[in-house]
Amino acid sequence: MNSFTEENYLKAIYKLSLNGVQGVSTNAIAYKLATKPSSVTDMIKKLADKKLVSYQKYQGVNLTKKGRDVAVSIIRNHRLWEVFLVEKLNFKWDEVHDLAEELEHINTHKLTERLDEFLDFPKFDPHGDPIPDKDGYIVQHKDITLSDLKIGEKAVVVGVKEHSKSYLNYLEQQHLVLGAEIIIKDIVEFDATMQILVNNKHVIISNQASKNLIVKKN
Amino acid sequence: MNSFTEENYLKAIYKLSLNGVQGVSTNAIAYKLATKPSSVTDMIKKLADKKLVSYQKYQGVNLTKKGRDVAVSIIRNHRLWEVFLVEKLNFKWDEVHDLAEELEHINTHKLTERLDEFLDFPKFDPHGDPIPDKDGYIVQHKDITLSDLKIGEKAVVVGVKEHSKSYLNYLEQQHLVLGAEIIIKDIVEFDATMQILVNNKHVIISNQASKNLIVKKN
DNA sequence: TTATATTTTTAGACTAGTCTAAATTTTATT
DNA sequence: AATAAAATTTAGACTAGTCTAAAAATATAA
Ligand SMILES: [Mn+2]
Ligand SMILES: [Mn+2]
Ligand SMILES: [Mn+2]
Ligand SMILES: [Mn+2]
Repeated sequence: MNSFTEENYLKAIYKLSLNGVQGVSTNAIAYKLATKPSSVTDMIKKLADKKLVSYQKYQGVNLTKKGRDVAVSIIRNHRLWEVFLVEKLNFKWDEVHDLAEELEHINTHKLTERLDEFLDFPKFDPHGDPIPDKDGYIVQHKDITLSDLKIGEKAVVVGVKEHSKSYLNYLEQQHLVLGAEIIIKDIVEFDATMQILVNNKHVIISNQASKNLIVKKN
Repeated sequence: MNSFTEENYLKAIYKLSLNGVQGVSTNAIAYKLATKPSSVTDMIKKLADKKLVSYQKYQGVNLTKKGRDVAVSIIRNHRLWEVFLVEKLNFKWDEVHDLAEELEHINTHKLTERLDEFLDFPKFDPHGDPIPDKDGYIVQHKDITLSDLKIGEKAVVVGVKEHSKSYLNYLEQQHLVLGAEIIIKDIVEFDATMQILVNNKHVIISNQASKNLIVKKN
């Protein structure tokens, strides 16, 4: 089968492909995995040998069907475990990512499907990210962020684009959890800082923060 | 921290120490881990450098306090995950060991304690093996096996000494699950084959099988 | 108690994954 | 189109863990 390392490369390539990029660059992968471009080149060659990616020197890399299937299945595991940790073991949404990074590699079909069933087939993880179904089908978020809204508009929080502990923790303190209802009261022209109502409470939020919060208009 | 490999060596040494052996041999470890004695020697040196074992050339190896703590905590994880898989995800007792071998290495204090709580602090795993408490305290089974019993004696199944899929599967077919009540009806003198009543059903069981079944007399 | 068998260790080689430094290719800029 | 800059690949080295074959130490037996 595939090593943890190979799986992490496939996942990284998958995520980098989502921005519609054709041919994921060596540097981008290296940055995402906090490794060096030369290491990435070595690994790409191995993945190409295993028919998990297609690759021509200097031209970037693309997942094959086989490679995409592996990546999506890892992501499915990751997000199901995050649901488990939050729903069943009472972890907070800013605590689960690192654990899920390890659990995701226990990639056994039966375990995944039993877990899915135990959790009652959740559609989204604790950060609002969609969980691929068992056939690998996955709905991608439309990325409307809080920063796209105008004064007077209303919306609901449905996800985050940034998953760092500090960001998630900050959001929770501002009551900006999944499902929170928002009304835009004012926007500072200079730096796009927003004054909003979150479940009827006044909150001030920077552009840095608002552009990473995914919302659904209503 | 420690690698998966190091943890597996510590666990193997721990288990081999349980038979009261003073100084676990290189060959025994190699056999248990299905590796070569020369590999074991290399690893022992590394574990000794990390103060996880004490070791003198040719004299066998012993766990230090530190090494024992790691081993017991891995075993605690392993057994808690086995309980989870059986109790919550409806796996059978012959299906969980290999998955637990992987899950046990996600050795994060908070996860272990939350899982323990979620499972309502179980004392034994699905094979009757005792689960160490959070301070590493562990009760060892007294090894009274079915094969120790005489005609007419009564007992209850409390565990197994052999964990192979085929053995566990066979036991289940003979209704010899944890808690099953046994009465010894007859013993063949030649090969110690037993004729027993299991929850009032007649069962014939070989010595090979009966000497791996841990029971409590009553 | 010397010879033989067994166990354990050492020496040297191999794979996976990583790194630095240097070479090559592609892209951007004059 | 020539040159500079950036991205990518190659070359060679390193670590963790493993192996085979040979040497050394210990245990067993004549
Ligand atoms: Mn995550
Ligand atoms: Mn998530
Ligand atoms: Mn087990
Ligand atoms: Mn068990």
